[in-house]
Amino acid sequence: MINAMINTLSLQDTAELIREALSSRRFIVMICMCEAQYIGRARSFLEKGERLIVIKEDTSFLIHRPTELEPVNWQPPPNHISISLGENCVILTVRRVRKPERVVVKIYSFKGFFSDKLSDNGSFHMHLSEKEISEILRKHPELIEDGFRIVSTEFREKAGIIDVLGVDAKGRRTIVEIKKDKAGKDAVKQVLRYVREAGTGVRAILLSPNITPEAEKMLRKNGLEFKKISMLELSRIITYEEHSESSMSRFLRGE
Amino acid sequence: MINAMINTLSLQDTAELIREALSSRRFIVMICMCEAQYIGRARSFLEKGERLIVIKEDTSFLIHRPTELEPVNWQPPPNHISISLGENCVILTVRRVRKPERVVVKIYSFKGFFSDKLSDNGSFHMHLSEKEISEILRKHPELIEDGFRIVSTEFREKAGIIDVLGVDAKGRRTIVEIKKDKAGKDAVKQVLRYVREAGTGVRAILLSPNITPEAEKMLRKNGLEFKKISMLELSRIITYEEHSESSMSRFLRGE
DNA sequence: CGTGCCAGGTGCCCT
DNA sequence: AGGGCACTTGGCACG
Repeated sequence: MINAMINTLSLQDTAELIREALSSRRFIVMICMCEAQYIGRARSFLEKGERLIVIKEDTSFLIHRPTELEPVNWQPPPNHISISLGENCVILTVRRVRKPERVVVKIYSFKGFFSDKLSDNGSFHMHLSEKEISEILRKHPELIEDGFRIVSTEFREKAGIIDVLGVDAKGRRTIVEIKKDKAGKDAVKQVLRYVREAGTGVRAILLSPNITPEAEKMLRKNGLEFKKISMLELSRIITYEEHSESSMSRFLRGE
Repeated sequence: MINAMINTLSLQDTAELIREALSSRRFIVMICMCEAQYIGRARSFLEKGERLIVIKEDTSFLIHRPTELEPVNWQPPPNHISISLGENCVILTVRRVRKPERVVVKIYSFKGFFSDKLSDNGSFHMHLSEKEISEILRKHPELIEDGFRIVSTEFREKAGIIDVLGVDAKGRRTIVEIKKDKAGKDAVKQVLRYVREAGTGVRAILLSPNITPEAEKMLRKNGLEFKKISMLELSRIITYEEHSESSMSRFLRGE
């Protein structure tokens, strides 16, 4: 599993170790001196240095430098990964299956090596994504406006996909666009596209926790409306409706 | 550095080990049973399971599951990271400095632990980015068209930033937009914005290795032009002009 | 800080 | 495959 002595192995044995980990689809972590080349949509070359290399159980591939959030090289799965021997190094070739892209890595020495099957059955829940917000609004249309009635969500129009389509208390057709972050000019443009296609007599509301000044100006100029929604309030609704004892609420209580 | 025996340590000692690695700004890799919660622009909760946790020297933070390219949780640097003790677990709290976001991780046991300073001075070179293409064109305007003369690149207009502004052989003002991948409708829209702002009598050329049928239709309808450029050809020009013996060319020759 | 735009963006869903 | 769009998008440059 963990092999701190990997540098005492011959290149052949090291290659065999990696090959075996790959064939049994284990999760592989290597901290090593390496150099890497990418050829695909663009080209890149990374000179020698110490990095973290990760090969996941589904062949996802990542090279991380000692700083910066983003990987310096990567390959989305599925990949075909092969091992060979070079001059004083093990050569890792990672080819994407669905696209003509490859990363070739030369590994010269190791500072750390790990390979094992990881058991991860825990589920992941994301809250307050735009999709979830629109689901909440579907259940609670009064949060948009009193007397609001939702006709459809994710409605496919030529101009794009309208988040929420409904009728207000006075019977006017209304388009609602949700933005979970601060709405910018692009959000307003998006709404404008829908309104122009929908024709006259259609209301449009941009629903978001905040809006930039420029975006609000553009919005007013075009007769659109803005309504602030509190994400905190929405999250309370979620919590309230989660009657079942979730592991999240246990976590929050510190159990 | 590598500690395969971390599970024999007490929680207090484990916490101290991590705390020390953090304070000396080492690169930390943990393969561990954990559960994680994110609160910020959205909220998420990740139930117990085995994952890879990475803390980089600049406090970049990542949690990776055994499959999928993208991390399940992350925090871009800079972060403030603190350690405390919970029930049967070590609690890691990662707070972003510039935004109100945090990830809280409860770690229950370890399968692997690594912490060390990594030495990575190798430089990284990316070729054929849009910027680099525009630089090549600046040196070789004949690749756009015979007799083409470039006036400016990255020109800031109200409608946006024009990649290349120039004059063709017949003296007409011409806008050139570069797309390094297949050009879609959005690329055409971008060019249209520039042309409409520039007024009449202005040519516009979309330069890209390929174009989608829909985008080409829209382009023709609006009197714009499309010119195919071969990325391979451009890459040959780069290679030719790199007279200095780069580590990339050595790599390519297999040395 | 907002605005624009690129990225080897990735991922998801739909036609 | 192509379109449309969200993403805790991240990242950069500029006013």
